[in-house]
Amino acid sequence: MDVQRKDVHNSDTPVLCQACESRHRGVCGALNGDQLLRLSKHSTRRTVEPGTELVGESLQTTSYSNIISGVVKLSKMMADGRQQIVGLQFAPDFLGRPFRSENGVSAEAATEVQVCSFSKHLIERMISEMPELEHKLLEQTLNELDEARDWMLTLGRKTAGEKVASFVLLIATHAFPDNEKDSIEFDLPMSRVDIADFLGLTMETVSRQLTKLRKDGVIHIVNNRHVTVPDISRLSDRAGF
Amino acid sequence: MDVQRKDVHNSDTPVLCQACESRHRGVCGALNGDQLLRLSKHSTRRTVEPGTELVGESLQTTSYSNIISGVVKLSKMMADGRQQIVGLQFAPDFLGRPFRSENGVSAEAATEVQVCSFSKHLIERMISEMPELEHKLLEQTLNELDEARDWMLTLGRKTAGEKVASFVLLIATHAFPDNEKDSIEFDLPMSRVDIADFLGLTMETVSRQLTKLRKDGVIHIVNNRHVTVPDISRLSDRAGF
DNA sequence: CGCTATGTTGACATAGCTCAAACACAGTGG
DNA sequence: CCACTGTGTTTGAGCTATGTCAACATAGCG
Repeated sequence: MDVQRKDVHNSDTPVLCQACESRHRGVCGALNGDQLLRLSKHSTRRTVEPGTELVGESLQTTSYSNIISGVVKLSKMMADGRQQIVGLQFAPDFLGRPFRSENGVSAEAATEVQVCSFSKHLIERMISEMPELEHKLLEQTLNELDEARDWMLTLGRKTAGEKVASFVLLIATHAFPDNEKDSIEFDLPMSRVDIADFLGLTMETVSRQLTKLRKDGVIHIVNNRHVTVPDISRLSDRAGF
Repeated sequence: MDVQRKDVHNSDTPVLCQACESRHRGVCGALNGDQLLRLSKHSTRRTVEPGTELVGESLQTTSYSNIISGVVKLSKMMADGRQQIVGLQFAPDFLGRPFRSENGVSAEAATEVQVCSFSKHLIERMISEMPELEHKLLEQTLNELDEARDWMLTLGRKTAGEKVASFVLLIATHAFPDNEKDSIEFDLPMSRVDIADFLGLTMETVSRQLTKLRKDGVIHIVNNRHVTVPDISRLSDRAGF
């Protein structure tokens, strides 16, 4: 567990939070120095390997987390093993289903992930005391809902080619939210199987569509995971926009 | 526009709200008599025909609504006309995307719908003043997110047969949330084309799967729209649970 | 009672799935 | 240093669920 310290003045930012993205863009942005301190006293920061389960589908959870870095995949599974990834979360997203013990999805680290976790109780009390915190949470939830609905269009109505292009585009824009250049370079945060589970396809179809994008010069596949996109707008066209 | 009246005592429930489901289960449940009165002074209630567009996909909206009765479908469309219904809303759901002028989906009455609308400004001010209201909104948004993710599993991983069964089950459980009996009877709130757009299928496939369910005795189709389900658990099995 | 909407059914086409084999590469031990 | 194994990925050859297109049936409505 991390050590917390505070400065001479009571209300300064705890060291743990100083370099944290959530401090500004995440839910913690709603907190002042004292509140941050209170929360950080009961926070633990940890780094987990890809594949680590952070939240179980029907498991009771007693803690929530902020994602500090890395990518978390949220997925659902059917009794016979069919799986669907229903969302990806990036820093500085809040992880967990407030006001309900079961969350209905399981959360697994897709890449190496750093999280900052705190007790469910504490957060829920702070939420009830601090409207700004609840407001931040509502904003994030609304954004996730928008994203979920965008993805429903992808799942229900796009072709395999459009789906794969949409996925690459999603990662590209999330990796570099405010990219100015046309060209861009990044790592795909997950395996072909995961991509298939996100797109409602099979691994083989994903692979074929990726090589199609490569052969058509829309992307370069450097190293299975590593990809460059010379012209985002061409990719965007392929995604069905 | 409806007439507002108040009783002798200032803080009684406005007549407009007295018989309203949202008063209790919806967002208005967070309001006391005075607050309700303030809101209801700027509310209008109206009934619209099936097919009426309530919110445009990229249209700026200046009002929010509560659904009093009926079913509203939320949909997205691609440039070439492909359409996906991304959610259904029932009474007493809140309709509209807070904190953003564009909402990214269009909302259309599936059945005859009664809504109670109020100005965006007023609601947003009331939200900022009243944490309970925001809390209600957060709870509804979280529920919608859960439902959206359930549906993503349906869209991405279920077969046509399972999709259609899932849809019938969804309507059955929403029409009678606390049904005790095995058997149940109701109207489908939308056409085959709409069902197809909700399930990511074609009209023809929906039709075929419905007749399959009928021939297998899982449902009875009385009148195209009107359906009876003799044994919910059999339907549930077909939906992939 | 006929007209138009909407829904059903059939015959055929095809996108994406399945199964199987080859490949690529990183790590491991000899 | 090189074979050996394991994991992930690509590619190929059929197969099947679902889409497409077109004819027909039915329901609702003037």
